[in-house]
Amino acid sequence: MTPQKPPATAEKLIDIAESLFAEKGFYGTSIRDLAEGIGIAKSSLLHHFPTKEKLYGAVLKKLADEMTHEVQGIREAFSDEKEQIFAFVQLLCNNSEKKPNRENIILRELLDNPKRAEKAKKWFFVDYFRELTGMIKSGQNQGMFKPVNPEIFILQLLGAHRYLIISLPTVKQFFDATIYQQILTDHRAELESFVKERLINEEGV
Amino acid sequence: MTPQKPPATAEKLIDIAESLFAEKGFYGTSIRDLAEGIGIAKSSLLHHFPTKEKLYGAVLKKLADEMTHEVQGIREAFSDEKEQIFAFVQLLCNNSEKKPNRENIILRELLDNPKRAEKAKKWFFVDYFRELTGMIKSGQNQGMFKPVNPEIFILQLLGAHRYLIISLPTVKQFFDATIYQQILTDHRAELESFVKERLINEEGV
DNA sequence: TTGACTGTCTACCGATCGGTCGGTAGGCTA
DNA sequence: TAGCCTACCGACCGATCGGTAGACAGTCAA
Repeated sequence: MTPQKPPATAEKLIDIAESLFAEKGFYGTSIRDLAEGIGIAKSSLLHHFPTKEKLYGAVLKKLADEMTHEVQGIREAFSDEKEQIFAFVQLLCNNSEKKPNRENIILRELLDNPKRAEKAKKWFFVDYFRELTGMIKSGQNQGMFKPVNPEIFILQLLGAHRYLIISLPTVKQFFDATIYQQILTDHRAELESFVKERLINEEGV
Repeated sequence: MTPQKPPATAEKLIDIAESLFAEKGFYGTSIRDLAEGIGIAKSSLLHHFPTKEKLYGAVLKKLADEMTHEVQGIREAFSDEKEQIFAFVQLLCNNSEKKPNRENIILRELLDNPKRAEKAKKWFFVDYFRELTGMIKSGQNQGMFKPVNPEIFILQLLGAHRYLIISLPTVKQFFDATIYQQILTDHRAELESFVKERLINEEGV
C-alpha cells in the first residue's frame, strides 16, 4: 500500500521545503528557489506537487505526523503520567537542538493559519495537541496533576519553550557572558521546575 | 524638534502597515495593498517611506518605543519589584486584548530577524528586553526574587503568553465548551501563579 | 509675482512570481 | 515493435512585485 520506493525527489523537495519555509516563510520562499535547491527545474517540482500550497501542506503533514508519533511513543513507553510529561519536556528540548527548523515552521503556521483556515483548511497539529492535553487530563484523573486547564497549560509550556528557542538567535548577543549551551541547560531546568510546581501534585506523603 | 503636525498620512500608513504586516507578514503584504488601504496611490506611499523596509522599520520602532515606555511607566509607578512584575503581567494580558496586532508582529519579527540581522540591522526591542531583565535583576538584588536566570525567565514568561495568544484563533475550536473570555481569564491567573512560584521569594514571615 | 517645496497623481520599468504548455528520454509491459 | 507511464525539461504566460519619472496643484516665503 505505502510506496516502497518513492523516487526520492519528492522527499528531497519536502526536506528543502522544510528548511526554506522555516527560514523565510511561505511567501518569502519561491518554488524556483526550492527547485534550484535540489538541482531540478521548476516545472519538475510542479510535476511532483502541482501547487506551492500542496508542497507546503506535505511539509506540515510530515512534521505533524512525526511529532504526534513521538508523543504517542512517550505515552506508550511510560505508564506514569508524571514520567510522561517530564519525558516530553526532554523531547522538546532535544528536538530543538537537533531539528531547529521545526519550531520556526510551527510558529509561522500558527501566525498564518487564521487566514488560511478561512479556506476550509484543516489544522495539521490537532492530533498532536489532543495527545498532549489527553496526557494532562489522564494525569489529573489519576490525581497526580493539579486541576489546571489542560489546554492552557500545554500552550504555555510549548510557548515558553518555542518562543525562547526562536528568540535565541536574536537575543543571545545580549546574554551577559553566558555561553549558548548554558542557556539551553538552564532553560531545560526551568521548564522542569515549571512543570513540577504548576502541574505535579505534592503527594504530601 | 519633533514635528508638531505630521501630515497624518504617514501616521495612517504606519497604522495600516501595522495591521497588514501583523496579519500577512512582510513578504505577504504589498505596498499596493498598503496604499489602497488608506486610499492613496502607491507612489504616494513611496513619497513618505522610500522603501517598504523603511516603512516596516517605522512600524517596529513605534511599537518598540510604545512597549518600552509602558514598562518604564510601570517601573516608575511602583517602587516594589514584586508589584512591578505583577503589573507587567496585567499589562501583557490587557494589551493582547486591546492591541492583538502586537504579538503577531513581534513573533514574525523574531522569526525573520536572523536573516535580516545579517544586513547589520539593529534589533528594535533591545531596550524593552533590557528594561524587563533589569526589573528582574533589581528584584533579585533586593532579595525579593529567586536567583533564576533573568533573560531566560523573561523569555519564558513572554513566550507562555504570546504563544497562547497567537494560537488561540487556531486552537480555540478545540477547547471543550470553554468560552473565549474564560480562557483569557484562566490564562491570566496561570501566568500570575507562574510568576509567584518561579520568581517570588517566600518571605517566610 | 515668482520660485521653491510638498503631496499627490498617472504611467511606466525590469524583475520575479506561481503556474501552464508541448515535448522528450527512458523504463516497463504487451 | 508498439503503447504507455513517469520524471524531467525549456519556453512561455499573465499577474504582480518594489520602485522610478515626470507632471500637476496647493502652500508659503521672498
